[in-house]
Amino acid sequence: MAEENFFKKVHEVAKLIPYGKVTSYGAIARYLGAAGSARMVGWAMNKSGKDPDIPAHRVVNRKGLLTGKHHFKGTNLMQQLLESEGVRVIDNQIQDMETIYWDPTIALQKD
DNA sequence: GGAGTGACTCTGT
DNA sequence: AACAGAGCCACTC
Repeated sequence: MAEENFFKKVHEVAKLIPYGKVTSYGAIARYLGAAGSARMVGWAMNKSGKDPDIPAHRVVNRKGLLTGKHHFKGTNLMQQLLESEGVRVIDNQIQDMETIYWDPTIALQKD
């Protein structure tokens, strides 16, 4: 059966995040119809560790802060990955967050 | 089956 | 405007 778990959907959306772009947990959660489960999104990303295809480093909180960087293998691996994509990150916080912000609700909006 | 946890977000003061 | 507290839902023990 198709695992339509919430956690699975998060992975799909995360994979849809374009290069050099970032989004927030709430944006993904809301896109999935679980706006109140923003925490679950981040938690689902934790499981995404089994799926390297999921750019969890492109997912940050509403403030553009790399809250989940502590969960990465390296200490500042998440920041390095973002910077590697052209994202300006200082002190675990994205600078041009508004510019590189990618909202699935808008980008993946259905017609 | 109940209680606890969590990479968040919003609202109120 | 900044800080504090509650809410939220899905998953694990």
